[in-house]
Amino acid sequence: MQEKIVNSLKEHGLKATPQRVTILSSIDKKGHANIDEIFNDAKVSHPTMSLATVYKNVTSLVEMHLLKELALTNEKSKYEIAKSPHSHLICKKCGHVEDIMLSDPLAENCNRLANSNSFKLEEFELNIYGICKSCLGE
Amino acid sequence: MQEKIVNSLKEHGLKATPQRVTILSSIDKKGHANIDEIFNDAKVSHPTMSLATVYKNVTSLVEMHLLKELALTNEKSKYEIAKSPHSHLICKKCGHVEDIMLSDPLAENCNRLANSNSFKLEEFELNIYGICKSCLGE
DNA sequence: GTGTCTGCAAATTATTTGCACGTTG
DNA sequence: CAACGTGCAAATAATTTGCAGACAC
Repeated sequence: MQEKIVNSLKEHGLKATPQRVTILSSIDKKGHANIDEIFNDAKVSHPTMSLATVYKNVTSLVEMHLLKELALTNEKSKYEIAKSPHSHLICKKCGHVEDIMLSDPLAENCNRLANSNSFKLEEFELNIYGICKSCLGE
Repeated sequence: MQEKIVNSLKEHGLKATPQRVTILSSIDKKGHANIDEIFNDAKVSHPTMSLATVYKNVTSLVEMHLLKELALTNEKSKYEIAKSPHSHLICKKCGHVEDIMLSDPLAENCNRLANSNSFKLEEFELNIYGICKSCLGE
């Protein structure tokens, strides 16, 4: 698993330092995390990690398309491992973010929307805000 | 026009101060603006306006649902006058944000996505990133 | 008149930077 | 060993707060 991360870093032209591996595996485990969550998580396995290192690395990992930023209403951006397009269910109560697959018709719809406005679509994001299953159950 | 803004403020239980009217009409004219843009714009007609006042007011206007925050990837949040649901074309080159109507099938699609995940949808946002018409023409 | 709002300055929080040293490839 | 990355401390930027005076209603 670490192996995979190390390879991924190298493929993207970044050195595989323990700090980077820690950051990536933390995000991978959590699914989505903001800077503070990454930092606190990383400190457990790597106590000397500095916050500046987290900032610098998250920035370069985003630039190298290994991470993706998820800008959120009312809270700090979260980061996720870059993977195939999907959409998000964001719980307004607990803040949990859940990935969901989006349907082809929906993607098609977005393409049409962009086209009919002479806009060159590069990517789109669909974020659904509300209350998650587990918060509903309480 | 100012009249409308004044009424809107009062209806939402906020005092209609000149600062607030200025902030709202600036956003209304621009369509979408971030804190700095609002501040710089407001200073023209109201030179003594302080940045803290902009922050405080934008916060309360969002709380009172008169404004809506638009969280963006890679740039500061922009604010828009709250109005019926719509989606956004966001230009990665010039930063311009354009509102577009979303189709019923698309909204229906989102409802279904949420339902099938036992998620209580409150609202959703569809942001399309790419290059706008005018930047394409250059 | 009174409670809310403003402007200012100071406090806090968030992010970036410079640099000496350590590590990866 | 060369380039790149780290940790620390200091610098900047962004946002919030406290408070005294001003204004809306």
